[in-house]
Amino acid sequence: MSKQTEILKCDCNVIHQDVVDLVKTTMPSQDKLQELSQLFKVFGDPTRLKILSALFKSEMCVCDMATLFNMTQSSISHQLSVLKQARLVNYHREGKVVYYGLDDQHIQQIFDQGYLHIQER
Amino acid sequence: MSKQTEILKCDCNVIHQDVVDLVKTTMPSQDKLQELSQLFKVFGDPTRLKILSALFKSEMCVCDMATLFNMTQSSISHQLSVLKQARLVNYHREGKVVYYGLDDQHIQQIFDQGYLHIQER
DNA sequence: TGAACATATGAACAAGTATTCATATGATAA
DNA sequence: TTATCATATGAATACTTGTTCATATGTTCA
Repeated sequence: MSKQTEILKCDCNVIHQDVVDLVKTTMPSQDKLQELSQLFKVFGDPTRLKILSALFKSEMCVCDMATLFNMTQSSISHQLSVLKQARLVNYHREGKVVYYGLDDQHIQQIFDQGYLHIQER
Repeated sequence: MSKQTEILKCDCNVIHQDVVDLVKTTMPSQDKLQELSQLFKVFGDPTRLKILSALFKSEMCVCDMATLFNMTQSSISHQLSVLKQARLVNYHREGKVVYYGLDDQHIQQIFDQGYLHIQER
């Protein structure tokens, strides 16, 4: 609790303490910001957007996507695993082929939280 | 136009040509995807979200933000320049102090495009 | 069982990025 | 003009990330 424990990185003087205090009261938690930025980060890659955009139209297997985007199967697969971890896509296997689709439930949840919005599908 | 010019990275066989063709007709352009992912990337960092979140509440100077987030002035300044380039924030100088705020006009534009949505302000 | 094929995955590498440090710029006031 | 202060910025660094290559896994079919 001593002054020593609180090492301020900011080397400048506070200009508006009232503003700082006001804003502090309504700041989202660090966890919330982390979670939210994590989600945005997933959307922050053209390949992943491409995949999501395609899956909005139709379920697809990895091979379909690799062909459509003219990318390696491996690269698509890696990105799908990112999307899988973010629970944006799900999949079901039929023999050798794995079909990916949007995880509608979780995506709906994201929209329900109010951060994203899409016009038509 | 020869076969040689079109080198396919995908080493697997197309499973569903009909699906590929269908999806191809409705894919956003590469430019659009690039632009959109670029925007998401800006939101994909907790510090930048923190700044934006704060500015939603009140205009602030760099020093205020550095204090509030307990970060170096330099780091805040660097991130502000990213937000500036994305036209998410604007600023006006009053003497030595630079005040940052949300670029409401451009943000409104982004919302108008239908990608993002916020509940209250 | 083993060959063939779709997909997954670990390691390596190149490219991108957030922060820090040092310093520059721009403004004020003495 | 010079000192001071708020902010900006370039270089360096540590870290993250997207793709590729090689290979593993899992399934089908002969």
